[in-house]
Parts: sequence; structure tokens; C-alpha cells
Amino acid sequence: MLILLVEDDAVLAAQTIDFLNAEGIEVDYAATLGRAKEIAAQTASFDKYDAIILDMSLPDGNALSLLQQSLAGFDAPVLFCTAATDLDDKLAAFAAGALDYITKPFALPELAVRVKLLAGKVSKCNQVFELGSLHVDFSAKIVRRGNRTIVLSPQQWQLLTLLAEQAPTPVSKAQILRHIWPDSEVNNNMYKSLLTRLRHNLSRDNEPSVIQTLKGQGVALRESS
Amino acid sequence: MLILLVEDDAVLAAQTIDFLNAEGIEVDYAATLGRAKEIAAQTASFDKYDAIILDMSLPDGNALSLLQQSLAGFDAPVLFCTAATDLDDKLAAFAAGALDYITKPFALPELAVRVKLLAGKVSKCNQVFELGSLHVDFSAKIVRRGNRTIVLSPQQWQLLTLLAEQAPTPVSKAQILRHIWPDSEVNNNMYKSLLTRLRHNLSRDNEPSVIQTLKGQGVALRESS
DNA sequence: CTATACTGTTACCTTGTGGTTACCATGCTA
DNA sequence: TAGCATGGTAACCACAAGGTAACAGTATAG
Repeated sequence: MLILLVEDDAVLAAQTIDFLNAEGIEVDYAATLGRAKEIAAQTASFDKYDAIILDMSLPDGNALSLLQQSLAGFDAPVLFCTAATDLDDKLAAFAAGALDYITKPFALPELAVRVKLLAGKVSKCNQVFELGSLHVDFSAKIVRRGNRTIVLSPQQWQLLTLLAEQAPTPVSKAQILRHIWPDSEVNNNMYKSLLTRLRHNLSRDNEPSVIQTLKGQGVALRESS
Repeated sequence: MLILLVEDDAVLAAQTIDFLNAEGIEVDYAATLGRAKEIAAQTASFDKYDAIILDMSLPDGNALSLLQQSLAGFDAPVLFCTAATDLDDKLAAFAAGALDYITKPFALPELAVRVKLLAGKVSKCNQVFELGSLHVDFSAKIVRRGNRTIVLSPQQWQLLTLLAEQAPTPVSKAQILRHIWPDSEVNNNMYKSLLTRLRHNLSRDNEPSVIQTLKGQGVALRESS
């Protein structure tokens, strides 16, 4: 992941860059508005960046102008950042197209989280779960096994996502019951049927099973061993 | 736009609801975690909401548990909100799946902006959408399939753009109903008719269908596989 | 003002879901 | 060994959800 940091305070910038690097985020750095605009010109409106952190108060002008000028081609999401707690500033930033806002002083871990969220939102970084030949795309709600696309019923999808989230940790029967039938009286057979059906859909023919039962502990999503 | 507010402070809740209503945002309200869970059960994991504002400290438990329990089926984005400025709280919330975080006391206009952002209302509408032989030009409002130009009714155009924005992620029936018939009591048949008509217009003869139904999950714009 | 198209409504059909029952396999315990 | 608990499978079927066509009232355009 590559982001652009526009910030005039050299010390803060250095700290931020160090922290983000440690999180696995690469950072390009511009200390002034002028430098940021140069980069914009070179990179076709920040095309290459997953996100931009923009300090509001820069020595050579207000950062809002950057958003407003370049907004047309802006592909990268912008996180605004300023010392001012003034509400009008915030609203102006959002109005100009910022997607998030953080006030100084901020904690670096929080900044990192927000940057990752921003970058993920736009790149539609679909959360995907893979296990052997099983492939689950959570946002698009697609399940594939090898090159075969699998259609799951609502209940089966719910169960699969629950298992995938916890995998390879087993999920107890009680948890599953509560999760899928939150209110109604639950019959143990419903649970058994659901599991059988999901198993059947996930491994046709003689593909290896991916749902393992641990007696008394529940059910886990892992490769057969 | 419809959101869910989970907040135990009745005064603050009333103020928030008033303000959001004035912004054109409808608000459902839950004062306790228990009530929120009831709503979750009724509405198939908050399917009908565009966003959820969740107060961290509730009388009957910590709101994080709601996220963790129900996360599997969570369609709506969550904005966390709390009096604590404790960094750990923030990070825990983000880790649990929150997409934004705001600390009390907050300014209502800022909350409104963040909610709108979350709900995706500010989605950047791509100029052109393509899928197989289907070609949609949003700004010119033209739809083509191969070399045949297609004319859509207003409703059908609305639906197509909604689907295209989210593609290939499926859009739930609840979302569609709210988007196309925002106020009126909606009849399920209207939805069925609209879908049939759009399908019919988009694929005459024996062109492959581009609108896939995922049982219980909604409808998605993707190539038939 | 007339013709056309849009949209809400009804009726009917198809499909798949999911609760249910019945039966079998395994492993533990008395 | 019988008895029981846990877990797996298959088949049945009521019923809800989805799909289609036809009709009518109303809006819209020419």
C-alpha cells in the first residue's frame, strides 16, 4: 500500500512515516502545497496512491485549494488532518471531498487504522478467505471451489461466514445456534441438516472436506489432514 | 436514507434524531443493547439500514459484543461513538469491524457528514460502467448492449445505476425498495415487476443475463457463470 | 387531445429452502 | 453386551420467495 503524506511539520512527518512503514505502508512525502501539486502533475492526479493524508495548514497556502483544484481527477481518498478543532474547518474539508478527518494531536495507531480503512474502501479491497481450493469472497458474496461457482442458501452462507471468520478455530454448536436462529426455539436436527447441506454443497464428488467436526467442541473450517 | 441509532442517553438521542431528520435522514432508535439485538433479529442483521451509530457504553452491556456476535451478516457500516478518548477503545472498535469512530462530545453536523459518507451517498459515480457487452454511460444516461441502444424507464435507470455502483456486490431487496420508493408503502410486487422489466430490456433474444439473483441476499450485476 | 409508455396491481407458476422425520454409525459407560 | 449420547445422511413436503404475463389507471409526449 502506498500513500502520500502532505505535512509541513518535519518532526511529526518523520514519526508518522516511521510508524506507517512499520505497519507495512509505504509513504511518499510532500512538505509543502507546491510540492504536492508537482506530485499531482506527475502522477496523473495521485492515481498511484491508495490514500492521501493532507494537513490543512501548510506554509504556502490552504490545503483545501488542492482538493478543489484537482478534485476532478482525484482517484485517491483523502484524510484531512489539522490542529484546529473548529467545526467549520471540518465541514469545509468534507464538503471539498475529504472522506475522513482527524484532529491533532492524534494517536498514530488510530491514523494507521483510518488510512487502511480509507484505502480499502476505494480499492474495494474485497475481503477474501481462502482454504485449499475453497475461495470465499465476502463482499461479493461469491463462493468458489476450484473453478466451480457454488450457490449457497442464506442459512448456509451465514454459517460459512461464521466459520470462516473464526477459522481455523472451532465454533461451538451453541454459538452457531445462537447466530443463525437467534430467537426461535431451536431443534438440534435443524443444525444437523444445515451442516450436512453446507458440507454437501462445498465438496461435491470427491473433493476433500473442509468442515471438520471436533466432538464436543464444535465445528471448524480447515483442510482435512 | 435510513439509519439505526443505538444510544442510551435519551436527551442526546432526541437531539441527534431531530438533527438527522432535518438532514433528510430517517432514524430508528434503540436505547439498549437488548433492543438493538431484537432489531437485528427482525431485520436480518440490519439489512435495511444504510448505517448504524453505536454508542459504546450501554446500560446492558458493551456494544462491541453486538458487532462481534452479528458480524457475519452485517451489511450496514457501523460508526462507533463514545465518551472515552481511550485509544484502546478506538482500536478495539475498529478491529471489531467499525468503519468510523467519533468521540463525545461531537458536533451534530460532523456526525451527519460522517454518516452520509458511511452510507456511501457520496460514492463517486464512475462515468462509465462496462460488463461484457453491456455498456452504461452514467453522465449521458445511455445504455447499450453490443451495438443496440437501450432505452430505460426512470425506475429502471435508477435500479441499474444502483446495481452498477455496487457491482459485483449484491444489493439487497430492502436497499432497492428504499432507494426507488423512498417514502411510499412498498409492495413486494412492484419490486418483482421492476426487476422483470429491467431484465427483459437488458437482454433481448438470447443474450446472457447480467442480473443474477442470490437467494435471500439480493440481486447483483455480474456475468453469468 | 390522442397515443404511447410507465407503473401499480393481480394472478399464476416455478423453484428451492428449511423444518421434520427416520434411520444409521460411532464411541462411551454401566 | 445393552443402552445412550452425539453426529451424519437421505428423503419428504409445506410454503415462502422469486419470475412472468396481462390488465388498467395515470402520466407524458407529440
